[in-house]
Amino acid sequence: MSAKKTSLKDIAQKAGVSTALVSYVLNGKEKESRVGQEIAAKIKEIAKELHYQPNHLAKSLRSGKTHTIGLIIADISNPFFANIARVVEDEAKKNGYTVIIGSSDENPDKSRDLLNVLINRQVDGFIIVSSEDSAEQVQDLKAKGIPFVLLDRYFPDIQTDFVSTDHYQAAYDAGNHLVSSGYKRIGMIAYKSQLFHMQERIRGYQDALKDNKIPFQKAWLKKVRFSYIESEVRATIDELMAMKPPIDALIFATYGLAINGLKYFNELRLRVPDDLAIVSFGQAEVFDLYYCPITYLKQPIGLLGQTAVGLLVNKIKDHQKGPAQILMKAELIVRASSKTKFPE
Amino acid sequence: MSAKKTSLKDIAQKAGVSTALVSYVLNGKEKESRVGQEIAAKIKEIAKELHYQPNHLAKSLRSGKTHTIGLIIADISNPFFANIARVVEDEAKKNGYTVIIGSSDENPDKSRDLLNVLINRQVDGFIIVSSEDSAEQVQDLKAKGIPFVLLDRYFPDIQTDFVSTDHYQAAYDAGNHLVSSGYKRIGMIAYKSQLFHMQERIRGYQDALKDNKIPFQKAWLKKVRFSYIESEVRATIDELMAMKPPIDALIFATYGLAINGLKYFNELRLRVPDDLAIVSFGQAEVFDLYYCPITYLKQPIGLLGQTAVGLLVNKIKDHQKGPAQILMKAELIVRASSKTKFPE
DNA sequence: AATAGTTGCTTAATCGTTTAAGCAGATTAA
DNA sequence: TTAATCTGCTTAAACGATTAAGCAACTATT
Repeated sequence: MSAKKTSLKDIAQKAGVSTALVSYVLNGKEKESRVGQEIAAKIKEIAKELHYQPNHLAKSLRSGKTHTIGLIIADISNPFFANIARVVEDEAKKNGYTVIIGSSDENPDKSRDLLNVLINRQVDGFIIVSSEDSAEQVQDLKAKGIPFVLLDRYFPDIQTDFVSTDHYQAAYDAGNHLVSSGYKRIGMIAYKSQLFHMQERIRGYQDALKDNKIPFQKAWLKKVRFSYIESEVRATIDELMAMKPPIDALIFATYGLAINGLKYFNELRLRVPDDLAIVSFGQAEVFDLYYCPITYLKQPIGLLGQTAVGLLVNKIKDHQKGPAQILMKAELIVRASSKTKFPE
Repeated sequence: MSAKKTSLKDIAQKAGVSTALVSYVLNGKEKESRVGQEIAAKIKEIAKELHYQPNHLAKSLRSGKTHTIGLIIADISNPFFANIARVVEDEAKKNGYTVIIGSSDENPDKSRDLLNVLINRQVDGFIIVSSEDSAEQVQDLKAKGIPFVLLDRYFPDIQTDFVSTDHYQAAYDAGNHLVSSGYKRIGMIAYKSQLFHMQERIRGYQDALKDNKIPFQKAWLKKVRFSYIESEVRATIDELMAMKPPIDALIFATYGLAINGLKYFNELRLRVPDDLAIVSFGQAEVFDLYYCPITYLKQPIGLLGQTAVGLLVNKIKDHQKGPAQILMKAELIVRASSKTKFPE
């Protein structure tokens, strides 16, 4: 059976000293606490011999720090977020933190729930990919003085730390690229959402058209609801292709939209890029494997995650510091799905 | 700033009683502990008023239970495992447990590391998707008396609880299906691995051929190393197609292998299923989106995860109970990639 | 009236750490 | 010589909960 865990007391007893001394030595405070060299060495040896592992619970209870980070992501089945999770976990570990991941599934109730559970578990701070209608939750965290960093999505009206892609610029680049590749009637399918990053993607797309002297047509921009993604993506594609003339290029504002759209293209036997050029946000194996590889916006996942952890750890360690707000550039990876159009 | 958390003491003070009484009331032990009705009501009210939330650390330190489960998966970037993680998380929450996820990335060192970190964090038990060379770690857990359940992969030589797909049967079904669809020269690309589930997949494939009176050819079975997956998948496909005659159908033993294989097919301009029929393990959007939807083995992810959590929670709660060993059936989802072969 | 039993509460130990404070004895300074 | 300082250790409180044990003050029993 499990040989009972060794505690400070066990070591203290075996060494014939008090637990205080053992604690000092094992925390490297020998100097400040004026511990004798001999006994220090002895303590260390005994600790090793007994395979001493400190009890995190006790430590945390005493110190108020758990060395645990709560990561709340919007949707773990999205590979972008799954990869974010992996990066955050790795980086946190390097900094001596453990991560507890929760997926809010784009649902504010679930998100609040998770937040509460994790606050209750005394996490030292949060990294959050916010979901719809969660601005209030962010305000709450702020009010409670709990350290957190927003990742990928942020609220322009709330002063917070955040690390995000420049969604506006990314969408602008996408639109611009399609125009320079000869496309003239460029649509976008986005989510119906108040979230700022979505607004920015839409704005970037519109500005790209404008700056290229292509008058934006309202019917080119479609917004679908997250919960009805499958049916609504189909319906909007039908609409976009039924226009006279139909669009000749389409930007998907997220990975999920692209998946549903591409599936429907296959059903319709629409050919990419001849019938319709494509650029998409998100990144995944799918984009490589599609019969016509998809041009996409590559977000700097590794850097995003690492920076967020770095920021958070700093915030946890010394409370001062003004808010850090970091925008990173997405890289447009050009593939066959947006190849230069053969003049009509 | 953060209104200091309320503790039992605060409530006790405000109610003018001892913390013991408060504890009894708030844990529903009013009856056993003979607490007066009036004071009980008062305590409850004050607790609500002060938004009392018990401190998990203190509770855990005292009770030795953290209500936390460690989930160690082999590779979080694999959507199969990502989904497992989601299911486990949800189910655990329903049972009042929090999950800490770690990805071992198929690396035994990382796996041991994770195990240690989480043991140290006093998780109550583990759900583990074992990686290569981790049998010893499983033995250790057993020896230490820490409750755990193996998920999806298990060791036939070690008596443990596990919940797994019947990998043998799944592979057998795949092979059988290809034969009945008219394919005669059926290859398999698998991992070079000691892990039992991989052995079983290989055995199932071989037995399917045998039972259908197709003599198995050694050159049809290729094993690649996880760390060199990209180059080795390409090399083995070259070999398989260079045979005289080449194979006419191929089973991918995992999702990762399929991704790499399909990518290479695109490069080679091999057509599925005309040049080569495909069945794959794993499941993902990719299989829907490929120009020719891929026949795959659908593992009962939800049930696997839920059962594992259920088993573990039971084990944690009452230590006795003999090992539960559960095998579930994968469903073969037939798509165009394995459609009946036009007679040669 | 004496005893036993019940009711309603408190006390204090405990889980495993950390750390301020204090106490001898040795050394140095004046 | 006496005080001040240094050295090496111990004591004990604290973090926030749980819970066995005990103590009054009643009520019921004989």
